[in-house]
Amino acid sequence: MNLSATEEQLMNFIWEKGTAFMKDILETYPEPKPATTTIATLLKRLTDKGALGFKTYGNSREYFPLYSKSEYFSGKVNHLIKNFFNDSPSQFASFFTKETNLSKEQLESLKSIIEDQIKSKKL
Amino acid sequence: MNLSATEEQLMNFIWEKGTAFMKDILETYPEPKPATTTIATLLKRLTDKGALGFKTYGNSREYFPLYSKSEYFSGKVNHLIKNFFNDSPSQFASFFTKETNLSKEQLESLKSIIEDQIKSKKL
DNA sequence: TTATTTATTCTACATTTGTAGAACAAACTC
DNA sequence: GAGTTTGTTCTACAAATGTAGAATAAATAA
Repeated sequence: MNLSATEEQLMNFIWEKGTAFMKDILETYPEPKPATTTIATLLKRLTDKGALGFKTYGNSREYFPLYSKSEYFSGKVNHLIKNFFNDSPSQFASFFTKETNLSKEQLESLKSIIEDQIKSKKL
Repeated sequence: MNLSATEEQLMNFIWEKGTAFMKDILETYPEPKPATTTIATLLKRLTDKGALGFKTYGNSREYFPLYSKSEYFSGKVNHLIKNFFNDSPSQFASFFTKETNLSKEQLESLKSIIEDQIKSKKL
């Protein structure tokens, strides 16, 4: 469940797209594109560590995630809060809203998301 | 400005404490404690990469951070949002409030933090 | 059906990360 | 002042990471 920086980037593309072939992946990289074998290595490592599965079609494979982006980032954010924000989600939230320089509109929309969450807790 | 996992942990201690000597650092690690030289290596690497400074006292040094915890995590969170949450802080916030399982009280307190931020934007 | 393209595996190698021994010097203990 | 402790530098080494060549096999284009 732990990904390196380049693996994370590759996973993100597959998470967004749902499934992907080598071909699709290569397309997303800007020039100078990495060697095909570089991507192949990453895909193999991700498969070995249980992050990706695949379905074979002829000489190529359709890769798909074995866990979701939410599951992954949930772990990451929780780790962050636990280890660096005193195990306090509110402390983190407060830090976050200050540091990300949200516009008034974004803050308003965030406020209503939170109001919804509060409502759903009441049920 | 980029720290590895163990470096991050060490920095966090120094951020919390303000400044620290080797001695203080070693104390924080649970048994089995790492070798002194292990910590020394980390301190040297952090010094080399501009994360720590120090003041010499006899044979030892008082280390201090050259940038704050906020600065560091601000970078991290912004990177996270930019690369994995579609450059949308609200998207991230929404994800965050759902995934961290905040209590009603925490949500209420978060709401008031946001209301304060909204107010301060109005000025 | 032969040449070309595409995807995969295997091997390789430099860099970064995690961990620590050897050697040494300053400081503290008797 | 000799022995022990503490902190540093230098060296080392395994594992993880980023990157890719060589070889090969399947698919495709001419």
